Amino acid sequence: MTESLQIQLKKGVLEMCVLALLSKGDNYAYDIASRMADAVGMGEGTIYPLMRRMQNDGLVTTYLQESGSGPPRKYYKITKEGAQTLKNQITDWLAFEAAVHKILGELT
Amino acid sequence: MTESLQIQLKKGVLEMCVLALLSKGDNYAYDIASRMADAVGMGEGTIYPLMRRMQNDGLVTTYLQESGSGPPRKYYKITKEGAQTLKNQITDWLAFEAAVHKILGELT
DNA sequence: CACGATACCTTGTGATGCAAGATACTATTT
DNA sequence: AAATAGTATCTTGCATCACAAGGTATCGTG
Repeated sequence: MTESLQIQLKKGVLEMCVLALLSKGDNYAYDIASRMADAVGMGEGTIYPLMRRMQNDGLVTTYLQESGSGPPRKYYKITKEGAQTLKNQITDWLAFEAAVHKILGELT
Repeated sequence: MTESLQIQLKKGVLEMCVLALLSKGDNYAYDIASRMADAVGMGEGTIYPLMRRMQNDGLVTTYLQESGSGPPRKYYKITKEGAQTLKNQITDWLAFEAAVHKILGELT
C-alpha cells in the first residue's frame, strides 16, 4: 500500500467519483454537483474547492463554453494523469471495500 | 436520507468497523488499534479519541481488567444502542457502496 | 537496572466537508 | 420594465477529524 487506505478513503472517494463521471465525458461543476448530490449527498460547497484542487494536481483541465441558458460554463476534462489516478483509486477502493467486508464478516 | 451520506462516510465507517469488532467480543483500544491498522490503516492517535467519543455517545461502556503483561487494560463493551447504531451504519454503508458502484459503472 | 514491549492518553497540525451567502447572466412572468 | 426564478460560478467561516509525535506508566527479560 502506497499510503494509508484511510487517507485514500478520505481524500480519494469523492475525487474518484468525479473522475469516473468525467471519464465518460466532459462536464461542468454545477452539473457534477447535482449528480453527486443525488448519488452520495455532496453539495456545491464541496465540489468547487475539489475541482480547483484537482486542477492544481493536474488531473483535469478546463475550458469555458457559452451555455445560452445562464452564465458560461467551465467544463472540466480529465487528463491522462487523471485517468491513471482514477485507475489507482478504483483499485484502492475495491481493496478498502474488501477490508471492510472482512471486518463486518457475517454481520452483513 | 437522515443526513448526508458523506457525513456517514466520514464519521461512520471507522466507528462502524470498531463496533463490528466489539460486537464479536469485548476488546481494548490497543488491540483494536492493531487490528484496524492492519485492516484499514488507522493508528492509535485515531482510536483513542474515537473510543471516547463513542463512550460519550453511549455506544460502548468500559471496565478495567489486569493484564499481567503491562498496565491494566480498559475493555470496551458494545451497548444495546451501539448495536442498533451498528445495524443502521451497515445499512447506510451498503447503500453508499451501491451508489459508488453505480457511478463507477462499467469502469470496474 | 536498563531496555523493549505493552498499554494508556494528549497535543498540534493540516485537510476538508458543508452550510450559507455573494455574484452574475438568462428567460419568464407580471 | 421590473420582479422572479433558474442556471452557474465561487468564497468564507465553522466544526470535525485523522494522524504523527510525544508523554506516562507497567511489566518481563537480559
